Amino acid sequence: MSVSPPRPKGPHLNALRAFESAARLKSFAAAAHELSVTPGAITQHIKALEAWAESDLFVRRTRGVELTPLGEELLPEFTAAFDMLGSAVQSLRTKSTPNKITIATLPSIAQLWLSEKLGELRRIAPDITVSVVAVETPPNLAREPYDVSIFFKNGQLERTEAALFQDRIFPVCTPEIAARLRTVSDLESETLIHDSTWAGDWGLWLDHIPDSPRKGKRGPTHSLFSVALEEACNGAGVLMAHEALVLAKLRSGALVCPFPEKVPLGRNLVMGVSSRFQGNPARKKLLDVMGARAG
Amino acid sequence: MSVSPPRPKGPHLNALRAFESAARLKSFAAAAHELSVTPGAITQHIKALEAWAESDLFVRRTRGVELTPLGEELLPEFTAAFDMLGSAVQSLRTKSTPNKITIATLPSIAQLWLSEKLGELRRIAPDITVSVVAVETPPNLAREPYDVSIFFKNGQLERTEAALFQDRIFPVCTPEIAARLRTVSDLESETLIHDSTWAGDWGLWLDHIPDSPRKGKRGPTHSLFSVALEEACNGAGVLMAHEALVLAKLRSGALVCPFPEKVPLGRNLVMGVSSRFQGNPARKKLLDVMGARAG
DNA sequence: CAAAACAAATCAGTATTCCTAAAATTTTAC
DNA sequence: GTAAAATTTTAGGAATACTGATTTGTTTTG
Repeated sequence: MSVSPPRPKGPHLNALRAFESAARLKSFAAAAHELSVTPGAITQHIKALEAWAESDLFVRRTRGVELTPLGEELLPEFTAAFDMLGSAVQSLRTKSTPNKITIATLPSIAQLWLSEKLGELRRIAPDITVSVVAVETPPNLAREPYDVSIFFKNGQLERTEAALFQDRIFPVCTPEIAARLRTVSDLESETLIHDSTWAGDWGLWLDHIPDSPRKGKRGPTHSLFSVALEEACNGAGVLMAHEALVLAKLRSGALVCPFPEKVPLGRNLVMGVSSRFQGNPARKKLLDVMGARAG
Repeated sequence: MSVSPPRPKGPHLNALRAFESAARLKSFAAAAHELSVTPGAITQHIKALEAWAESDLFVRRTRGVELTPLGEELLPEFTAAFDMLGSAVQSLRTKSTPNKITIATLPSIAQLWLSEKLGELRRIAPDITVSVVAVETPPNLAREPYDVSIFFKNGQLERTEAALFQDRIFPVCTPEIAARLRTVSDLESETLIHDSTWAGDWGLWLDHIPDSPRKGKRGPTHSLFSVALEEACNGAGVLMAHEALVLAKLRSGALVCPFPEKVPLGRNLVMGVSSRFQGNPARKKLLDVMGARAG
């Protein structure tokens, strides 16, 4: 009934994005991570949106949030819309800079596996510019501005994914240390180097060895695998390695495998390719260089 | 090749919206109007987006802008995405406050035609809250947070539109003035009241009258039709009126038509209903009250 | 049962983004 | 050659978005 409250504006786009992310992930914290902001920022966006709509979209529970029926009902529409928007942005990127490829991967993979492949790629396709972004978690390629992601993944591959390398773990050390390792039990008296990203790896490997020594976390833990690797090369102890990441060191002889047992973790190093990148002429070259086995 | 420029962010959502709007309307100025900002703001968003993409999206011509092939190619994707987003927002609004209706219309229509109907609606459906927003141009119901728009429109009606009233114009004045008007030529000695929104109305009407006096813009021009109408009621002169807007005054006898000629402008007062509002239970009541003839 | 861990809310302060206003630029129209 | 139309360019200011620290209420754990 009231006349002329000047042009009621819609809700802010960022608030809508925050809602979509939080609703899809069922968590403000996860949404915060996805959008690279703090959880407080998400809270505020959602609060603003709820105020605008004059309705609650989430039920706040202690162990996180839950969607209200209203929120539940709206989520698919918003997800579809932002998927489409993300795809449009990817399209913009691919079409405006077709020779530029951005790869998201773990820091360790970037340094220890990818850099070598990139040299190859540069030889084969010098016109392609590759940027590597080191991130801790696999990005959503439909939303974030990357063309390719390379992460370890178990389970079924999507149509846009290709397996690059089976993930197997085994101990590695310098030849000097290897010389005094006859049986697995000898590890009890050695320093075991750990990586915080794959904290359980020693346990997993030992589980596969009969008569294995009791698992105890002796030895240092590094947050960067490349540092742990460097330490191992310096003779600081025995490192539980992922095959893909130590190929170069084994080849050069800097490290050796003291035991023959290689434990497959049932997952692969997987390369995901943005759907927007499917038509890109550089795609095949990239797949070839990476040695993709499918996709 | 460079490692770790921390998480490249996508372009800002507002910039994308500015691009979509400007590209669709082929004009920065029009986009600025649609988004209720200044043209400078649009320029900046587009510039930022072009910088992000490292490509031009528009060719700047003197007489406005033109899309580059790249921009042309991308527009449909962005339009589809923002349509979907707009629709999701409408959905949020309708579902969270189903008894709240926001109507966008011209100030004059709001005051002179709508207010009466709203009284009726309040009697029939007291649970419905109606907000009226007076705007100068018809909103895009797929994007802006309105449920209903009421504007004059010529041409074909969409499926979501309904004609309410034929737009006819004719002079009106107080009975006192009418008494001294025998023929149309007598208007030459009268003050003609104009409305800036419909500046050509006197000309249009006179064109339909044989032997009409030469068109000359004698008399005051008001920017609000309601003011012009008030002036006419006060005996300030003869006003060229739109039928829908003077019904009440004619009924009360405050004004009369000195001449029988009513000129139809070939357009209607049209009510547009947001597609999101289609399932709303209040919709039918609203259509009934407004006296919709189709849709 | 207390302590630690979680997940989100709150709030003040700050950074960034967004926008405006006014003047400048550029080319077309009369 | 002056005016008009459309966009650009600034600088500065307003609005928005985000952070960091703290708080709350609960759940899990020791």
